[in-house]
Amino acid sequence: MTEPLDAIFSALADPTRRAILSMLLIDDMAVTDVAEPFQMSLAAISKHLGILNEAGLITRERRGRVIWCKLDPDALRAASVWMQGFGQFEAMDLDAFEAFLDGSLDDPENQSA
Amino acid sequence: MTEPLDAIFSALADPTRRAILSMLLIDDMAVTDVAEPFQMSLAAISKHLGILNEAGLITRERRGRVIWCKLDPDALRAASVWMQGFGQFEAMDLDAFEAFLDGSLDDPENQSA
DNA sequence: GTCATATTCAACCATTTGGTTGACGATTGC
DNA sequence: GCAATCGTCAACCAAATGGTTGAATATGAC
Repeated sequence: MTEPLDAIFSALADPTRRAILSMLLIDDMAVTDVAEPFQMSLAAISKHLGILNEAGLITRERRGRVIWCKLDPDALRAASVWMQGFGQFEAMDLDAFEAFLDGSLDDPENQSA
Repeated sequence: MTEPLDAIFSALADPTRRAILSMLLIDDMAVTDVAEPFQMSLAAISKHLGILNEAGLITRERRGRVIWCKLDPDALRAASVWMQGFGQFEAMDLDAFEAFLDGSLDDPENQSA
């Protein structure tokens, strides 16, 4: 799996990893806290975080005993760019997407992080 | 792999399959012609096409002896929208975003050409 | 009907994936 | 120093993945 896109899409293919990304979208988290909602071992989550890190989707930083995980949007953008080669097909959804965004950003509840 | 996004991202994770999609972006193709540039058996390409079809990324239509493969924009659009949520709109409400995704995928109104 | 073409199916194989458990290293608190 | 906490590593396992080959199916051409 030498190509970056291989690693990125392969990382995104797992629902646990997508859920982790969703959690990190809200805020940075320690590994233990990332693992908490999942019904699998900490070691398994640690492996998932390693895969996300290898794909460039997250970064990890040690502070004391705790390793903080942080979303890195760059890799996702790379995958997005690849998909823009198919742009003629995704254009029609942008109106709905932007309408959704307008509503979502108007709500002060959503201004977190 | 019940979730649509699982199948879509998993399908996109393979470079052969991404190359096939790029070829189909230019024009519809017969299975034999899809296989021609690759150094693997026709059966292997047939499997790849089956995976792309299962993910909803392509459709296949038999005309006579030949099965024509055609790009299907819907699945790619779903994945693209999911990714754009992370790459560009990190501050928005996640629940609303997922609700939007569900709606946009289920609602036939949004499947317009 | 017979033969060639287009595609899939079935069985098989090696490698990868996603999980487990238990041991280990690093750090903090008492 | 000692015990508890945080996270990874190593070994293992079952299942999935990506490829192969050879047989089977379906259609078209003669």
